[in-house]
Amino acid sequence: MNESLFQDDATSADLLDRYARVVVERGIDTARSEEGFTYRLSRAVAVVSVGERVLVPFGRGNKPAAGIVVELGGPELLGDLPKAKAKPISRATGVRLPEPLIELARWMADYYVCPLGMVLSAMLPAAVKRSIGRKRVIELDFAERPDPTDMRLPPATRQAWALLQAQRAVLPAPPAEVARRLGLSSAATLNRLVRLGLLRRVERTVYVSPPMPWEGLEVEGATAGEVEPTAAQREIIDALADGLGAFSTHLLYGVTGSGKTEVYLRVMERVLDTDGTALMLVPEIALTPQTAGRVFRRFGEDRVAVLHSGLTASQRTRQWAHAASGECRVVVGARSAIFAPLPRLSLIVVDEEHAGDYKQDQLPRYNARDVAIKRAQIERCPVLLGSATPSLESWSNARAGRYRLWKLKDRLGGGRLPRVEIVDVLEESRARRESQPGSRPSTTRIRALGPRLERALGETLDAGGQAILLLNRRGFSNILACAGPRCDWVLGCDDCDTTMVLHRHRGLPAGQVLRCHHCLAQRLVPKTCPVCGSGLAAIGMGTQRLEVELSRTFEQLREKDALMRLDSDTMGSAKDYFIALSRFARGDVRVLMGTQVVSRGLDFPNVRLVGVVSADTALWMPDFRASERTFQLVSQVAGRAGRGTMPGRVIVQTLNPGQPAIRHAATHDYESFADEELALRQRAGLPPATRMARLVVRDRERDAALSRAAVLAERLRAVAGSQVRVIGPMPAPIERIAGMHRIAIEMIAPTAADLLEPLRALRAAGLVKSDAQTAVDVDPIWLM
DNA sequence: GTCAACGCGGGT
DNA sequence: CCCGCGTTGACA
Repeated sequence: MNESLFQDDATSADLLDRYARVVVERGIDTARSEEGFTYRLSRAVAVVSVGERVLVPFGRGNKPAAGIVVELGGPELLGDLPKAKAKPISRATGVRLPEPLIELARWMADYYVCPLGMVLSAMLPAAVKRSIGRKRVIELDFAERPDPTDMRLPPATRQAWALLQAQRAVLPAPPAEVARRLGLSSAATLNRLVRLGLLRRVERTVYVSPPMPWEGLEVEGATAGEVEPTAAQREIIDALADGLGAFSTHLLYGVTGSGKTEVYLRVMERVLDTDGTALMLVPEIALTPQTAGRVFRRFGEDRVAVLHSGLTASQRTRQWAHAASGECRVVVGARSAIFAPLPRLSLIVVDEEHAGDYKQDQLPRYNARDVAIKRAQIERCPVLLGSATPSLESWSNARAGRYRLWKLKDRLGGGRLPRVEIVDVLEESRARRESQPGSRPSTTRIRALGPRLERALGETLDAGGQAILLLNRRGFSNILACAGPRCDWVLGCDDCDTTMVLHRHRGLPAGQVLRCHHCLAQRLVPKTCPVCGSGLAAIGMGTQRLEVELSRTFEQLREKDALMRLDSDTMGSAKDYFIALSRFARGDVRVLMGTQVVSRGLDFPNVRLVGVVSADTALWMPDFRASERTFQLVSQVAGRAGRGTMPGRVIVQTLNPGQPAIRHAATHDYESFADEELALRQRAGLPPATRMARLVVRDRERDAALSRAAVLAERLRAVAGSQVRVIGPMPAPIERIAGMHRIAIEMIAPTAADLLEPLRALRAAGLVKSDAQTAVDVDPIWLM
C-alpha cells in the first residue's frame, strides 16, 4: 500500500465532508466549548467512532492534543464555523471508550460542575493513555488464499512450507518464533513464502507486563470454599437475577460475616449465564488477594480483569484492554474501575458502599457509588450496594423506597457476632490511681492499652489466638508541645494550620522526624521550646508508639514478625500489604495493628480479640458525619472478630462511653443508630435529609481568598431560589494548607436539582469554574 | 490547561 | 516611547 496516495490534502478531505465533535482532555469549560470542537475527518483518518481517543491540532501552534470523539456527523456539526476552519484529526490512538461512558461523562460534567474534558480524561487510566505495555508486533499467518500448486518452490522453501502445513497451529506468531519452532536457522525462507503470497504479515497489538502482585501468594480465609447459599441469600440472588436487563437499585444490608460476597458472586454467575458482563467495586484497600482470589476461582482468570492502584502501568493497560476485549466477563476494581470499558454491562456491585474511598478528592470530585447508580441507569441494569454499615444516604433512600432493601441479619454457619465491651478510659485510670495511691500521675507514662485490654491481649496470646488492634492515627505522636510549666507552645506546620506529627524512621540515620500530614513537609525535631527553652513532650498516641508499647509489654511479640503494623507508612505498595496479610493468615503474625486498613473486610478465623485503642479519634472532627464514621469504624473492626469457630471478643476504649455511635456499635444495632442519627440530621437540615455542595476558594493571600469567596457567595445568593441556603463564606476548619488560605461556602437545598440549578446558571455565565483556585464539591463527604 | 494578545505602569 | 508583567479570552 502506498501511503502517499492517502495523505491528507484539501481535496480528498472535502470529498468526505464528515466531521467529528472532539472534546479535548483539558479543563476547558466555557459555554461554547461545552460539547467540544468540530474537526473534519480525512481519508487518512476516516474510520473513527464515537468514544475514540484521537489526537488533534489544538490552540496556537496547533500542538497535538488528545481528545475524545463525542459525536459524528456531516456539515451540520460545523454550526457557524466556516468549513475551512475545521482542522483535520491527526490520528486515532487505538483507544476507545464505550458509548454509554460518553453519556455518563456528560452527566458527571453537569452534576459535579466539572469540564467534560476533565471527566473524559479521568475515565482513562494514565497508563492506557500513554500506551505503556502496549506493543504492536508483526506476526506471520497463512495468506487468505494460498495456492502453491502452480508455483515452483526452491527445495528449502518447499520444505518449510511442508512443515507449516504439518504444524498449522504454529501460526500466527512472530517470524523469529516460527523459525525457531520449525527448526529453521533463520526467517529468510519464511520471508520468501510471504513474497510468494503463501504467508502474510499481520500486525497485532500485544500487552506485556510483569506478574500480578498477588501471584505466588496463598491467602485463604474462613470463607474460601464454595458454599450453598442460605435461603435468605437465595431470595436476594433470585430477585436480582430476575431483574437483569432493567435498571433497579438494591441495598444489601448484611452484618459482617453474613455472606454478602457470596450473594455478589452468585448474581454475577447468573449474569455470566447470559452473555452479559459484571462489574464489582470494592474500596481500594479491600482488594486483597483473598477477594481477587475468590473471584478468580469462581470465574477463571481468563474471564476476570482486576483494576487497582497496586498495579504497574503496564499491568493496568493490559487489564484495561482485557476488560474491553469481550473475553473478559468480570471486572473487580477500586473507585475508577467504575469506568471499566466492559461491553454489555449487566450488573454493578458496589461492596462496602459506605466507604469514603469511593469519593475522589480531586477533580472530577465524583463518588463512584453514585456514578455506579447512574451508569446502571444508562446501561439498563441492576446495581447492588452492599454494606454492614450502610451510609445514611443509602439507608434513607432504601427507607424511602427509592432502593430495594435486603437484609442478612445472621452470620453464616450459626456464627455469633462478637461480644463488645466498652471501656471508659477515664473511669479505668481513676480506678487504677485509687488502687495504687502511691503513684504520682505526672510520672505515669502515656499508655495506649488500659488494664482490661492489656489483660485480654495477654490471654489471647497465651491461648494461641490472634488479635487485631485499631488505632486510627499514624506516626509516633501527633503533638509535640512545650513541657514548661507556663508555656503553651505547640509545634505547628509552617504552611498549614495543623500540628506536625512525630515519626520514627528506620533507615540512615535512624531517628525521629516531624511530618505534616497535610502538605507532607518534613523537619528535624527541635530539642527545646523556642519560646521558653524548656524541654518538649510528645503528647498523643500514634501507631508507632503503640507498636513500641506492645513489644515492651508482651514478650511474645518481640519475636520477629509476631507484631505487624499496618498503616500507609509501612505499606509502600499493594504487594507489601498482601505480604502482610498472607503472614497474618499463616499465623506468623500474632498481632496485627494499625489504622483503618485493619478494619476492612479481613476474614481470618483465628482472630479472637479485636481492640479499639481509641474510638474517639473521629469524634473530635468538626464534621457532621463524625458520629456516623465512628459507628462505621467500630462496627467494621468489631466484625473482624469471631469469624471462625472460636467466639470473638471486642474491647473498645473510649472517653465517651455514652456516645450513641459507640453504644449502638457495641450492641451491633445499626438500625437504631441509623434511625436516630437520621432524625438528628433531619432536625439539623443536614444530608441526607438535604443535599449539600461545598465551594472552597483558595489563595495564597487571605484577603484575596476572602473577597473572591464573598463575591461568589453573593452571586450564588442572587441566583439561588429561596429553598437554597447559602452559608458563608467562612474559613475552612483547617484554614491554611500548603500555604493556601481556604475559604468555604456551603450550599444546602432540599433536592439535588435545587442545588444544581444556581450552579449551572453561574457556570453558564462563566462565573463559577472548578479549577485550581476554586473547588466545587457536590455531595462532599469531608468538610475539612 | 496553554498561549498569545492586550493593557497598564514604570522606567528609559 | 519601550519593556515587562499580570490579566484575559480563545482554543474548531
